[in-house]
Amino acid sequence: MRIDPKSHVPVYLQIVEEIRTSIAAGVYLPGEVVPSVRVLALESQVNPNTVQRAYEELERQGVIESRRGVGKFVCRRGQHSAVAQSESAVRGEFQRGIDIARAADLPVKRIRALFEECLADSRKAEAKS
Amino acid sequence: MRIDPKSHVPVYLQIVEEIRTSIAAGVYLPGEVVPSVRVLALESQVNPNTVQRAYEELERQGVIESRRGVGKFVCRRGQHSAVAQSESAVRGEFQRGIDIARAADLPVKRIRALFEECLADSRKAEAKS
Amino acid sequence: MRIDPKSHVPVYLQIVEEIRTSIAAGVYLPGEVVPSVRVLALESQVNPNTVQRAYEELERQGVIESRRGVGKFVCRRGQHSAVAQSESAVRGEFQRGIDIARAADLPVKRIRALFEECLADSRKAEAKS
Amino acid sequence: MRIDPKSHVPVYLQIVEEIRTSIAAGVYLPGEVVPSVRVLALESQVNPNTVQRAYEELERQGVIESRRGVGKFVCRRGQHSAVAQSESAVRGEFQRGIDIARAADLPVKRIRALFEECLADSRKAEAKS
DNA sequence: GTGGTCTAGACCACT
DNA sequence: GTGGTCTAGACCACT
Repeated sequence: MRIDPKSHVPVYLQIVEEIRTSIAAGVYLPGEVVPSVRVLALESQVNPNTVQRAYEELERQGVIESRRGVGKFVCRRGQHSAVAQSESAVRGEFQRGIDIARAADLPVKRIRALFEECLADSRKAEAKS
Repeated sequence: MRIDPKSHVPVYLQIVEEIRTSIAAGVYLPGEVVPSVRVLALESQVNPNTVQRAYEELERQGVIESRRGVGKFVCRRGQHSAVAQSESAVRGEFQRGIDIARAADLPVKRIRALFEECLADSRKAEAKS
Repeated sequence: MRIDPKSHVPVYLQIVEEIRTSIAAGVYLPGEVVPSVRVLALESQVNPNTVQRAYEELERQGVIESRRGVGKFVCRRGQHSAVAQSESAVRGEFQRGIDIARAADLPVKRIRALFEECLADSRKAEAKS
Repeated sequence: MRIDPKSHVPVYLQIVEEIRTSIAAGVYLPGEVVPSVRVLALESQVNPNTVQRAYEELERQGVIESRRGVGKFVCRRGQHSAVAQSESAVRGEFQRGIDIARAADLPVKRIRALFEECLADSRKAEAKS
């Protein structure tokens, strides 16, 4: 759980993203339970209210569902929803980057170069860990 | 000037981005004056204080400089700074998108495909206008 | 907190100086919380926005950092930064004084005498209190 | 005439200081005429109104006097007043520096060292020019 | 008219 | 309660 408290994105949305991508990646499979609010709050050094709010959002998105007194579970089609929504989030970021680049009049070649640099950095970082 | 009041990104930072990309694109050249605080506030339907704050940030970034009672001007090396900072902003967006994608375990091929789709969409949109 | 509303120096910069010298002097140690925006505003009879602006400047200077909903804290190396920046502020004042003195053609001996007088006054004032 | 448009000190007061130190240094002797508002405005790249305001202040201080249709002249005791006021301005700067230093808990030894460094810098700069 | 600073008061995100 | 952002409106210094 990597939360950036200085980001403009509200913390609860950062948590939504984190959990959603975990589900998309198959860390939590359909029918399985996700970490409790308390546990996740401790792990990510965040107030339980904030985690609660994140889980409400994921429920609204149809990714998880809540069983009172038991816990929260990944929906049957939860992984599909999560993948779809992650892709849509990824698109959003790329689109924003491209918009800035085009407004600044960067040539397409340069935009692609910047993207490939980022991708290479990310793969190097992964290889290390 | 397109300001999205619903964005998580503060309005003043959206203005920073807008002006910075304009300078990067050569709309305002080094030594030239940028729109006055009051004019920009009227144009973008935003409070003058918010515009002022955006301009303070651009001054801190070394893109513009201010002459009291006269106006604000693009610094000699202002366009270079603006381009550099735009590229760094673009990188930031791409990195964030790639991070989400990798956390969701999307294959590199799929990540590139998503990027190329976004790029193609953006070029189509431009061709239209 | 002594704020002089008649000074040419903006109030928010006077606050920056006050807090910075307190941190330099070890009143607030690294990792400790500094007074909240509202509390400081009440204490110094100043609008909260003005205090906020001062704290933003200190954050930019790497002296304090902010945790949303929690408070503002002295950075690990915050005391060092504060001392360095205080010394630089002191130099600035001395330089300005010396510049005026030399432009008015005061002999070096006289400049030193003026400085020692000020220093002696300051020590006397301290001894009293 | 060195005017710093970014200083917190109003430009007209910077001009007052400049002219006063010139008179203190004997550049303009008692009975002699000082540069006209127009000339000084051109030389220092400043609006004539601002220069006018500076001269009014110097007149109020008893350093110069105005003869309508002729010009502005250094008063009989103008040089003495100028020296006295320059010394007082110098003291003010030194005092402010010392105050910051003492509030930041710098040892007296360090304060003196900072002063001597500034003095040495100033003498080097003069030697060069 | 142009920039710089400040106040008063509001609303949001987070604890 | 704590920080972050924004609006509305004011006054000052300077052109």
